[in-house]
Amino acid sequence: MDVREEILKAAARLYCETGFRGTTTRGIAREAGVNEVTVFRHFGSKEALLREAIGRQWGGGGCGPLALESRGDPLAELQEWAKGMTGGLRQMAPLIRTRLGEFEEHPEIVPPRGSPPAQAAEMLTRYLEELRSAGVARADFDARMAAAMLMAALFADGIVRDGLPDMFHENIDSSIEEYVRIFLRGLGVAA
Amino acid sequence: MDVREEILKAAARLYCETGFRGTTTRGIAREAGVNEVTVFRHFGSKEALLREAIGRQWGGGGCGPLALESRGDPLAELQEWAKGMTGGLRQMAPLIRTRLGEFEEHPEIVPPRGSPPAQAAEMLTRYLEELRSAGVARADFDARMAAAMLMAALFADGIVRDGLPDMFHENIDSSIEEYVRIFLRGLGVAA
DNA sequence: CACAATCGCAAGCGGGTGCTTGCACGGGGG
DNA sequence: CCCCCGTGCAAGCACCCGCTTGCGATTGTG
Repeated sequence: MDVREEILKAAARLYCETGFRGTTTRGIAREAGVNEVTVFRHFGSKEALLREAIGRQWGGGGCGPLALESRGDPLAELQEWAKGMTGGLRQMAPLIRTRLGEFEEHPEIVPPRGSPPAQAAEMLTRYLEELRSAGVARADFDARMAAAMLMAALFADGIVRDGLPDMFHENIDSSIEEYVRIFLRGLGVAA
Repeated sequence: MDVREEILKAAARLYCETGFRGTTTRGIAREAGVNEVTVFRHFGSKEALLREAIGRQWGGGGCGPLALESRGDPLAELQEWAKGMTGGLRQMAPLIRTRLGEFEEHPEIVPPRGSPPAQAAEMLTRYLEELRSAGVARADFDARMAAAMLMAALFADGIVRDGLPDMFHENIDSSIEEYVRIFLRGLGVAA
């Protein structure tokens, strides 16, 4: 495979495990099966390499196939959507956790706008507004706040669960279903 | 003030900003206004120092005064409780974010059991069970999952908000109130 | 006063870090 | 055939890391 690609993959992998400081150009080279000099010849500096390696799979690993369109059963379709979302989050959890601990120190690595969770929250907001204008949900809630609430719950479950296991029920799918059930009831959607 | 205390405070401060690898014994000494040798004379090693410095304020900064007892208005008292919880979380946010990014690499720094969020979730679980047995809430929800949901929403809002600002409504208190309102409605508590 | 404890200062040790330089090798295209 | 481009290899530079040692100054206590 392409040498450049191999270096990028190794860099992203190591960054998830050990963060910016812990990721070594020597380590990246070893992991990619490449001489350290080659790394610098391709990317110039460690920072430029990590910016490209992380930026690409920060934008790419989002909620691509997660469409959200009313098909009659809000509970079922939102539960399915939430499970997909949580699955995607859990897949990116190590990267997100590491980024979360370093975004103050290295804000330049990733574009702050339009991150996948924010896009998903926006999509969810529109969906909730559709539910409301269709008369399925009650009228007196803030769609953006409500969307943020469900997103926050899914986000924390997907990201924090590994670190605080005694806070969550061990069955992930059941938990997600219950979250969505409570959430939709809270918006006045009959269950 | 006590030299030992000054070193511990400096170590905790630096750890929040730069993590385990980024925190330097030279930096701690400079920040504490102390010679680097003194740091080692007091704590022996960097790891022992950080373990003590972080362990203490990991257990200490929790939800101490946050009692939760039914006084008639579940919405108001749970909103107040949630605001206090979020405030405490936001105060510890840098530490929590850093810990979250490193708990796989340095699990020894902090006792994994009985963390403040887990204690709060337990307290909330009991409160919800009281609401249910008092007939205020409906009967068909899992109290532990429900508690985890609200805790997760508060947790993510308090911890992630700074890193994903476009996902949340800018008014924190209004957001928390709306979260709790939706949540209690979801449990069948009349609002 | 004598003693012990605590601290600062200067220096250093072995090792790791990002990054550079010089040179040799191999294979593909003119 | 030759040349050039991408790569490997060995070495090194200046710096930072955790941690240690030796010694002198200060301070409080018997």
